[in-house]
Amino acid sequence: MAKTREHSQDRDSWLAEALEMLRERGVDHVKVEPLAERLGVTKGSFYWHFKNRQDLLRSLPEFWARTQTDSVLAHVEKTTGGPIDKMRAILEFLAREDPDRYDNAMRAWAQFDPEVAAAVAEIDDRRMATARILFEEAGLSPTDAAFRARLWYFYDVGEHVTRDTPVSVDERLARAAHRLKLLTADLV
Amino acid sequence: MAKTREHSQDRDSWLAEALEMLRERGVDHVKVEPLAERLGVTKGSFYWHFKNRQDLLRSLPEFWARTQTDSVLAHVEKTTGGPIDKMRAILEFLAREDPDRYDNAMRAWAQFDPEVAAAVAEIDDRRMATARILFEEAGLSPTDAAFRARLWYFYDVGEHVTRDTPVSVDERLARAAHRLKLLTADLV
DNA sequence: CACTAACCATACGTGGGCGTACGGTATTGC
DNA sequence: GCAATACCGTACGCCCACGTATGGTTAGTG
Repeated sequence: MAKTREHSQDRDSWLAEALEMLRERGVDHVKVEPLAERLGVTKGSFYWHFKNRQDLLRSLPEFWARTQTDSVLAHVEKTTGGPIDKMRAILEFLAREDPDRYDNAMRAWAQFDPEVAAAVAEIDDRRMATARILFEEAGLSPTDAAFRARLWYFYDVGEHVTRDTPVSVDERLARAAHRLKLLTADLV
Repeated sequence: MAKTREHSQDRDSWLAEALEMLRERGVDHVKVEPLAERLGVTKGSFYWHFKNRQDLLRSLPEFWARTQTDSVLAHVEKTTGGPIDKMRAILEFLAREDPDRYDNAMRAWAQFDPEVAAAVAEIDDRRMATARILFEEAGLSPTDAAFRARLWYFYDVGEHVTRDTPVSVDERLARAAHRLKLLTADLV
């Protein structure tokens, strides 16, 4: 059986290692030689798969979106019930998830690179859009739903971005319940 | 007149330039030789005022807190009225302020340095504490006030950290009013 | 069995940034 | 007026990482 891999797997393994390095130490530490050492190969491999370091960095946001985005959004699709039920499902999913994701690293990077900022902003918009739709389904006007979605989503961002000490799952679940109650108190 | 400067002004000018560089390009770009070029001096000056690069970096959070913290908190002190009036005062102050502060850069840095994370967390705690006290004064229980303060503050963080395209002052003021109304609707 | 393509190793030149050694100047205390 | 101190310039050696050149190895193909 001939393996017809259009996208080489090894290119992705470089990207995955780069994303990991990005999370651990930031953009300016995703350098090709340290990465090569981690992967147990040499630079020769890298410069086969990539034109140069810039090529790697410019491919990272797409890789991040491709591998990290669909988890939550796909989870919303297959939950049943009304909008508030779906919100609860999202919150509980996020509360149980590993909080140490790549979002923070991407935001940190986006601070200093407009292209990355655009990529992250697109993800933010997509996530807020789903929240906005749910609030509209729950009866809010488009304007109110849009703002409520911002308040909803920014809490997530704040939780992640200000976290220096880890928090237990139970605590996160309690906060999620509190948040849901407060943000949907006036809705059906 | 003998100038008895306990803290040399030139050390602060290095720190200020470092903070500026931190905001523009991130930690890994605050390097002594580029900084020296910006200041119009040479490394000789730097290694007089600082032991090494680490010394500079470890002094930065304190400098940031010293020069950036007291603006808002001092502003709250001298506003009169009830707790909700004070909240409104804070929101309008922040809405009018230059949104391009150093907070984002510090958060980005804090991602990869525990000491910096601790410094930023302390500032976060101080800001949330003032909000918590105001909510308590407005009649909430300690627990509810604490969570409400989180929701309050995280909106700020989200606004700053997700901003890639600038927003007008009027828009920010409108959002501030909306936020105040939503977060104090059930209070006196 | 030769030929090719995919993939990786090795070796090299280059540049930027760190830290040190040391020398120069200017201001201030005695 | 002289010496000490504060402050800055210059020059050097070092390391790390980039990118290139080139050669080696393996798997598939005719």
